[in-house]
Amino acid sequence: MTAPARTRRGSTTGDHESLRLWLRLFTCTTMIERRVGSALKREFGSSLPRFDLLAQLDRAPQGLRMGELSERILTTGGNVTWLVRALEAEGLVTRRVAPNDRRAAVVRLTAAGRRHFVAMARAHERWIVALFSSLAPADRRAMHALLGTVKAQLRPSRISV
Amino acid sequence: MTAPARTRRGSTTGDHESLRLWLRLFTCTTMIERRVGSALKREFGSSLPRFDLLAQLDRAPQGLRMGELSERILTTGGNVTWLVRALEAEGLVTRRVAPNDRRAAVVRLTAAGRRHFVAMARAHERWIVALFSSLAPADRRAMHALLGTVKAQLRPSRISV
DNA sequence: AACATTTGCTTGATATTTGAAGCATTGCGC
DNA sequence: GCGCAATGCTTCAAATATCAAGCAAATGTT
Repeated sequence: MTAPARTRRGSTTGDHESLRLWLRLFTCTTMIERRVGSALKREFGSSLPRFDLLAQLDRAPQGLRMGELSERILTTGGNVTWLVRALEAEGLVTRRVAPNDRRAAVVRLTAAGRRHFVAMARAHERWIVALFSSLAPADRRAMHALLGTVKAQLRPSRISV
Repeated sequence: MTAPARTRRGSTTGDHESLRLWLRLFTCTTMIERRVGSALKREFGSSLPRFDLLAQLDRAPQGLRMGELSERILTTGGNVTWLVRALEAEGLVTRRVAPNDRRAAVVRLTAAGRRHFVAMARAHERWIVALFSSLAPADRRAMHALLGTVKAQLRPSRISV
């Protein structure tokens, strides 16, 4: 569209390309999030954050601590406390004090939680496959790889933003 | 990692690839969102939703209606009402009744709003460029194009999720 | 013109998320 | 063991988000 910006230091890289890329990344992700989130609510009375949390627990049969959960689902500790409390009230997870550290709490899926998760996961996979069906398999792999590069750059220490 | 799943209908496409792609897309976007969001707060006392709203108005000197805003920033009407009220209280935007339709409200940037946005936009661009600096320009364009395909699939009528 | 319908927005109740502050427990250096 | 800093969580207030009504103005009937 517009000519590439020329910065003070003379780099002619179209910096706006990064902006445009981010904008599109953000838009696509948000749209998918909303789509999947409202479907989870409609069909299962759940939500994406709940699903994500259960997914982490499903992968970790020994259970996870609050802190591990908050790292993995990219949210704050306070939020995990809140989420776990809600899921506990629904009978989907249990918490107990960690055997070796009385400060820590270990969260696990209950049998009901696992059933609920499995049902959601099936539907979730169908939706995601449909939403990405317009990409050829090779394109999906390519995009996965490119995002890998971006993700590597995002490691805490790499950049100061 | 795992062998490609074979579905009931015999398609051997690794469906999990779509899931993995979505997971990574979501992770990258969320990490960037948090990074940029907290930087906006730290440096400007603002937030990503506010910035996005101002960005839309910056592009539309004639102003935008509430409904247009909510479509563009992908959020609900109620939320836009809330955001605009906050920004109005901060003197960054104005609202007035649309000339031809007394139900509608047109929102515009004030001079202060524009200054504030421009300052943020500069910093924002720097951050984004840094975060995507690990991608070669050609890769950025490739990813932009691939996301374009995904986005096209997301048009309301195209899929039933 | 009277009617119902639709459209554009606001409201209010609730849900979720964040960030900072607080508490208890651990682990370290002495 | 003691004093302290670090760690693991929770709590609280504030910011942000959703959804379902509700209201008023426009539009489309007849």
